Parts: sequence; C-alpha cells; structure tokens
Amino acid sequence: MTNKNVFLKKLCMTRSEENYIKIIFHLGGNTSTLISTNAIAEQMATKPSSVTDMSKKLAEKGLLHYKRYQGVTLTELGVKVALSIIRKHRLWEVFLVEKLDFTWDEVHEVAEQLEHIKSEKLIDQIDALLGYPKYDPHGDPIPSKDGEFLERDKQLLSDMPKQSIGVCVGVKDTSTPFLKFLDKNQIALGNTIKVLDIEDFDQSLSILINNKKLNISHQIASNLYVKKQN
Amino acid sequence: MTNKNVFLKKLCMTRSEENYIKIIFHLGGNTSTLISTNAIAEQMATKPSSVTDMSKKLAEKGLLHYKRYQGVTLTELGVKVALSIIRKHRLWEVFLVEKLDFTWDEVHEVAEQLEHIKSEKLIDQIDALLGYPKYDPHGDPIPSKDGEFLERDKQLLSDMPKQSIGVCVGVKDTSTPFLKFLDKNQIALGNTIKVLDIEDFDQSLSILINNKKLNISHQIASNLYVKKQN
DNA sequence: ATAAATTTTTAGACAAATCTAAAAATTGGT
DNA sequence: ACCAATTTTTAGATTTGTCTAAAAATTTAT
Repeated sequence: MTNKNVFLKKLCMTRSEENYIKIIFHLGGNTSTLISTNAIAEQMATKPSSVTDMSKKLAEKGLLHYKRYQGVTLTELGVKVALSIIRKHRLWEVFLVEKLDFTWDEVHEVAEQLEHIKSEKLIDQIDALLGYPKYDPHGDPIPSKDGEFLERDKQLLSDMPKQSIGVCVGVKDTSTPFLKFLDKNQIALGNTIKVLDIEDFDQSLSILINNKKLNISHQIASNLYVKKQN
Repeated sequence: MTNKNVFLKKLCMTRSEENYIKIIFHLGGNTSTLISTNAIAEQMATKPSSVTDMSKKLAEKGLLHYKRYQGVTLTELGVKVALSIIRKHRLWEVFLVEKLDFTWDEVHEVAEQLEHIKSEKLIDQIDALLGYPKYDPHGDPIPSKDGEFLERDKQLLSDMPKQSIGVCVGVKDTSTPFLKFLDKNQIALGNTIKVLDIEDFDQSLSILINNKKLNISHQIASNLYVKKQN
C-alpha cells in the first residue's frame, strides 16, 4: 500500500466535505491556484458564509490552505483526496454506461452518489472489471490509484472535419475581445458543436450550436478547444 | 409503474430513516408485530430516547404506527419501503460476490452503503445483469420489485439425520468469524454436504464436502442451513 | 395490590451543515 | 488616494440526529 493510501484511509470525510474538495479541484486543479469563496459557493449552490465555515474546517484537517479574504488552495493531500473522488466518479460512469446501459445524460446523478461509497476493494474491482479504462464516457481522463492521469485529447475546432461533433472545453486566446465575442454568440463551455460545413475559400465554418446555425471565421475556430465525441 | 413505486418515488428518506425501517422490519417483518423501543435501540446501536424521536418522525411520515409506551408496528407503506431496501442490499451482495470476487464476510459492510443509493434504473439493471437472482449469497431471499419473495424450504444441518444429504443454502449466524471459518474450510453456497456421522458425546458432525471428510462442531452445524435432498 | 424494577418519554444540550443579516476587508474607478 | 461596489467574514439562528439525565408509565414480584 502506498503512503498516499494510508493517509486516505485514516482521513474520514463526510459527503459534504468530499463535495467541497471535488468542486475546489474542478475550479483550480492544483496546489497553487487561489479559489475564491464566491466561486465555490456558486458551484456548490450554497452561500458564501457556508463556504467560509467549511474552508476553516477543511484547512484544520490539512486538506487546504485558507487565508481570510484571500481564498483557498488545495494542499497536496487535498489534491490526492480530490483525485480519488474523481477516480471513483468516472469509473462508476464507465460502469453505468458499459455494464448497465445507462445513457450519457443519466450517469452523472447516480455517479454523484456512488463516488462517496467507501471501499478500496470495491473501486479497484470495478476498475478491473472494466479493464482499467483511461477515459470516462465524456472523454475525461480517469486518475489511476496513484493519482496519475493523462489529459484528454482536446483539439482546435478548426482541426475538426465536416460533420464531426465536439463539446467546447476551452479557449486558446483569452483576450477580452474574443471572450466578448463568445458571450455575444452564446458560445460557452460545455456546448455541443457540430461542424456543418467548411468553406473552401476562407476556411470559415458553419456550425450548429444550441440548435442554431452559426457562421464563424477560421480565426475564431482556431482559438476554441473542443473534445471530439466518440 | 405500480402504485407502490409511485409512493416510494415521492417519499424522500434519509439514510438514517431507511436504517430504522430496515431494522424494524428485521425485528418484526410485518404490520402486526409490536416492536419495542429498546429492541430497536439495541439493533441501531443508539439510545432509546433517539428511537422515540425517530419513531415519531416516521409515524408522521406514515411509515409506522406509534403509540406512547407501546412500541411501533410498520404500516403497509413501511413494509414496502423495508422490502425495497432489503431488495437493494441483497442484490448488491450478489453483485459483489458474483462480479467482483468479494467473499461472504466482505460483502455486508459495502452493501450497507450501496443499499441507500437512489436510482430505480440502477437496481433494476443490476438485477438484470445478475439474471434476476432469487437468493443472496447467504441464502436469503431477494424481494422482487413488487415486494414478493419466497422463503426457502431449509433446515439446520444440525437437524439432519446420519447419512442424509443436503445442499448448503444459507447461514443463520452472519458474523465475520463464522463466515471466515466457512471460507477457510471452503464451505460455500451450493456445496453438497453428506452427514457421515454424529458423535453421541458432543453432537459434533463428520461430514463429506467437496469430496473431503471434515469434522465440525455442533455449534457450526446449528448455524448452517441446508436444503435436504429427496 | 402495591412496591420495585424496567421501559419509555421528555426536556434540554450538542455537533454538523446550513441559512440570514450585518459588519469588515478588499478591490476598482476616477 | 478615496469612495463605492463587491467580496468575505462574523454572529446568531435553524434543522437533523444524536446524547444525558430526570420524569413518567408500564411491568413484575411479592
């Protein structure tokens, strides 16, 4: 048994604590990014005052660093805990889709419950049963027992072929004009985008997003990351 | 969807409430047996005063009948809820043993967690994946979606006469030491057991199992259920 | 039948996780 | 640098499930 797992075993965490750690990880993902109280509150669908209370408790437990009015960062231990929860969540998602015929939109709610089941043997056996998958049904990477994982293969929208479908996962250019353009056109993280056509003349794209057809320039498309489906 | 399932869907129950209902069912099993506050407290490993509080709450919700100083009985709805929890618990136990190589003594703790996962589709698909089993790994019957189940015609090994043959179908004692003993001696559900001899002095038995002769105490034999062969 | 023993309930407290409302600190615009 | 807006924290309350200690009801024994 690794050193990490000894720590995880000793730590007894409530469901609520685990959800905070998971959300904080998703908002930052490492030990150096400061996450604000309000951002956490919004993701947790709770009030900032509740977040402050929980931040103090989790800092007390050594899972994050907290400084008044500054925000929090995960400790190394906090990252390990987050990865172990995410590992469980994503493995359960694969299980539900592969073994129990769940559709992609049905898995999340159930996986949110299953990720809190406490049994090392359980999740390791599920992992084995599934053949040690590397990605979940949404294409997100599944951390190994030791917390290692491969970042998913995302690509620029401009590199997608005609008729392909992807989910918007990030931007390359982070300038204000570009982000404003995205806002104005209601292009947001998580949106599904289908490439309808690519114009030979200027490589501009005709895409389907939010059930609406939209034409965007090659320059726009070459600054949007998508995760290709299938 | 049956009427019952409509009710179960509307009822939102906490984990603690579900555990009370399950324990009360195990102590009585029907709508007419009065269960005492102390008995529940002992099984729940809690104090009688806590049981009183919870009894009032569950009566309020229509799951049981409660009269001061008398005890409680389950309502019809309470029985249905209990059966649905027991169904989940036992199906998960089969899953853990059949699909994930858990041993008899490892399943209980994890099934205690899994039985509270809320998803009708999840448990129905697990049921299908397992081929709609009728009995769990301890030989206890699994209620159907409609709450019906067949108690098995079984008897204690200690009540079998010399030279009789039976098939192991369950255990009376489900404690870890007993289950570990069975694992160690390769006594498992489905094994055929022949009673070779019964010692007058201490009622210990000499049995034939897996084509091997084995001596077991009367105490062991009185905690093993077998189904007698014609 | 009545006193003693037991069981059950009540009353009041506590911990966890949340909330609201108000106070304090930080940030941003001019 | 200062005022206004925003963010964050504090203080105090609420809910759920539990506890202890004491009171009340029931059961048992003589």
